[in-house]
Amino acid sequence: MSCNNILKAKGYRLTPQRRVILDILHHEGAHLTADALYEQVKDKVAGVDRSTVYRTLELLESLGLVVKAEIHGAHVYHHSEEGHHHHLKCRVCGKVAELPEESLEVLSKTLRDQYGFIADMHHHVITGLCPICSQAESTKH
Amino acid sequence: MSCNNILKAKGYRLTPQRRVILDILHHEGAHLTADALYEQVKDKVAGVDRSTVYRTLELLESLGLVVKAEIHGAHVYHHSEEGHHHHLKCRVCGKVAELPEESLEVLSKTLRDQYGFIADMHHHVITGLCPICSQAESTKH
DNA sequence: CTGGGTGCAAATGGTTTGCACTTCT
DNA sequence: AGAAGTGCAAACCATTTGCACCCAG
Repeated sequence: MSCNNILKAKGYRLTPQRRVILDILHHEGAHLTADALYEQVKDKVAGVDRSTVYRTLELLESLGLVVKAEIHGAHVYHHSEEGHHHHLKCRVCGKVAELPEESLEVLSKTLRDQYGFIADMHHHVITGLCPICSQAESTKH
Repeated sequence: MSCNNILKAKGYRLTPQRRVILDILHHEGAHLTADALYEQVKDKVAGVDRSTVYRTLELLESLGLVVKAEIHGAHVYHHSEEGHHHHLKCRVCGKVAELPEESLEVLSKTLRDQYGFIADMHHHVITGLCPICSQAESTKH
């Protein structure tokens, strides 16, 4: 079922603003900040307001159609149908590498078995040192 | 070496404000928000300003004496000598359980071996469903 | 036609900054 | 003495909210 239909099914209206926001989130592979999204929406719908973008994101998130995460200290959003994945963010150079979902499956199982905790294994951000920077770091002294 | 000495060694001054802030972070086991910390500092140093608290936290964090993390969408700080641990945060009831550092060691090793990535395995927050809520969730329908 | 959704403008809350004054060292 | 640190007030920035109008169903 498309997002549009999900919205309708739950009794929400499908306004031009929402259509455009969903559309952008669909086609934009990257993780957008609310502001970046607003900038794009502005070009397609004259006169949109930031508050509409925020309100829509909040709605979509509550419906599980959009995932909110934090990268670089900023909030980013992306469509939830994208393959789930995680990030390895380098504390030094700031580069972000992707990590397939499976990598955390062992952990997920451990938490479930030992603690009865069902972890949301979506879109984790793990900070640390990337290969390049860790090498630089260790040869420094 | 005590925090006080670390500050001095790096050429920073040891003011009453800083002394009190360090003291509170030392004795307070919990994770404090900047505001909660400010409230406590206020009682011991008349006329402190929030900005001083923020500036001090920034300094201490940059020296690695204090760790900043995000829980419940709020920024929290704690003294970095506390045993490293992680959190399991329930998305439904909001309760936070602690998780010993070792639990993530397998993951840490995997990342190092497969990606050459040295993860900062300090103070992670994993969101999901706690045993109680996950049970409630599954019996709901 | 009617209530959900929007734009607007103003408020919010947490954090940062410029500046003159104070205080460690 | 002199730079580092502070308090104060104002600025900031992302996000939220109240309200009157508007349009999707």
